[in-house]
Amino acid sequence: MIEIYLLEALCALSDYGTLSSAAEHLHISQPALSRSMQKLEDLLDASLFDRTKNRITLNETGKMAAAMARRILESEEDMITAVRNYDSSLHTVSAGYCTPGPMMEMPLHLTQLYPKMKVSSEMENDEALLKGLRTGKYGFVILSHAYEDEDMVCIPCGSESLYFSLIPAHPAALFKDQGLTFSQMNGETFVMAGDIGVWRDLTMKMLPDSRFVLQESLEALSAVINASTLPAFASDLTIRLFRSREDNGRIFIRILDPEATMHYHCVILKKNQERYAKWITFLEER
Amino acid sequence: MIEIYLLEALCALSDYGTLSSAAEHLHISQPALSRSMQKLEDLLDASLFDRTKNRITLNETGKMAAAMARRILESEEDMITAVRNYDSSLHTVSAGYCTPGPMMEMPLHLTQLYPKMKVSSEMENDEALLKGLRTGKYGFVILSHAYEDEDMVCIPCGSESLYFSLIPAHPAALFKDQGLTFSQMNGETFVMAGDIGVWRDLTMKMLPDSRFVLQESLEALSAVINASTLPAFASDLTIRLFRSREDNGRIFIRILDPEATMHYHCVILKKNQERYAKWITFLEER
DNA sequence: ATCACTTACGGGTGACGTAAAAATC
DNA sequence: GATTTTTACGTCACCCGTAAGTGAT
Repeated sequence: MIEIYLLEALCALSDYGTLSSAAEHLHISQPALSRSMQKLEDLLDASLFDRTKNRITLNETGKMAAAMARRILESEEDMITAVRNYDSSLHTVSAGYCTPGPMMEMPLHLTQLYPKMKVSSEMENDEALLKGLRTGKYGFVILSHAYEDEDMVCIPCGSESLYFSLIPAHPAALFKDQGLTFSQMNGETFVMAGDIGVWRDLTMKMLPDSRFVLQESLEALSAVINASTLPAFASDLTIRLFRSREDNGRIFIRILDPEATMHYHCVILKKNQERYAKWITFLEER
Repeated sequence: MIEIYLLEALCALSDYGTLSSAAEHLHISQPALSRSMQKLEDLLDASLFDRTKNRITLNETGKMAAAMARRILESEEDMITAVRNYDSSLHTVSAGYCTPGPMMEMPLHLTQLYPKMKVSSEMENDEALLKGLRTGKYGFVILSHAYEDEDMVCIPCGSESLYFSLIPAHPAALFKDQGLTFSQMNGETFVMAGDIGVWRDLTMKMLPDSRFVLQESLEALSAVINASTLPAFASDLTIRLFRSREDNGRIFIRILDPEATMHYHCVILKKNQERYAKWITFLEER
């Protein structure tokens, strides 16, 4: 059989046009590549190139071979990632999240439910989450909406409601018991975490005239917020998880718009239902 | 990337169950295969096997990997044959035939139309002919019936009519001018060539009570026929091509059944129409 | 003169086979 | 004791890089 490195070399030549350039990109010497192409022709027992003394170009056969070689290389890449994902899925519960809230809360339960497995968490956009779910990168994903598909199960798994976090001196702090709407705060400048998943789109849309001071590090965020007088955000989830640490003077005012409540859904491939039975039960019972 | 020989080794192990047996079939030593499997696991960074001290079996990951590896190997096989076929199609006019008649006649014209190309001819059954046409093994095929397909063109290219070849003393020789039907000769024993393509099915069907003495070598056939008193077969085509050689006493009597006339069709992939333009014109004009 | 490809030559990686050990049946 | 796998070790194939040669721009 013909080894993969020869197919890679052929594809590189097809991509870069000359032996020298292709060899450079392959990190091998140019004579080595020249020999590889000769060897490939020899093994295939076919002429793949039009050769002049100082130029080599793919002929029709060569173009076809390169196209087929590329598909083979892609198949192998796919195989490698599939095998790696599958293997790691046996040792780790890997989840993808659309927001930080569930990503902070759920791993606590997962480590209890699956004490021998590693737990890995990642935040990504919808598209990447669903792709990762299909390729086996994620065991399940948490979306901010229901997702119906014949290969998947979709389980509602709680909600998260956004709050404004204000210093008591802020005028809007008077609304503590009534709640506020986005429009009432539109135009204010907020301190905000850099990576808050789909919350980002929501706040941008509902507070079109506001400015947002982004803080990349979640660890530093609460310190930054406490050191500032600017309004910020919290949620019932973060308030519950971090109350003791954050509760130094700020007041939390519920946002009344229905958009401010995110309804999470856990999506799992049906073929993995068995494996996550405990988790599914946990979500359904709580 | 992971080289092909490792995937082949994995598939062999999957096929034969033990390292020893797989190594034997791969024509390598068993320790070599053991090392290859360790290397594969290392490269994939995944566990593929359940190992006991003297037994190695594929685990779930390994089974999946083997299945995907097998598909990759098939892809590469496909690529190799496709490239070889394509390359040889540039140097040879390769045709597949359903009967010997056109296979004897057409190469004469092909060598004249394509003086610089090799001409290769093969007789096969319908299924193999169409498969070979699609995979590029054949540039065109000659079928005994029309074949309509969106990827192909189908050109009628003459007919061939079967004759009985009899010694003058045979009672049926009286029908020289009228012709005979299959049923009139049913039950006779015939001398026949071993490989006559679809004629075989036809004669078996139309002469269900006859016996056939098969002669494998076409070269020896006419000698055998002439040395025998048994009836045999000829066709307008073979009579025309070999009249001088065969015409020693035997008389040829046309078979009247419509089934005894084969209407040939030349089938070519549309994408190859250009390449066989001369041939197509030739067939249409004669 | 520079660039691009091929041929020639020597070197090192790594895949192989043989041998031996360990463990199971 | 026979079979199967793994480890150890020496060998050889083969792929690589450097250097040199040829022809084209």
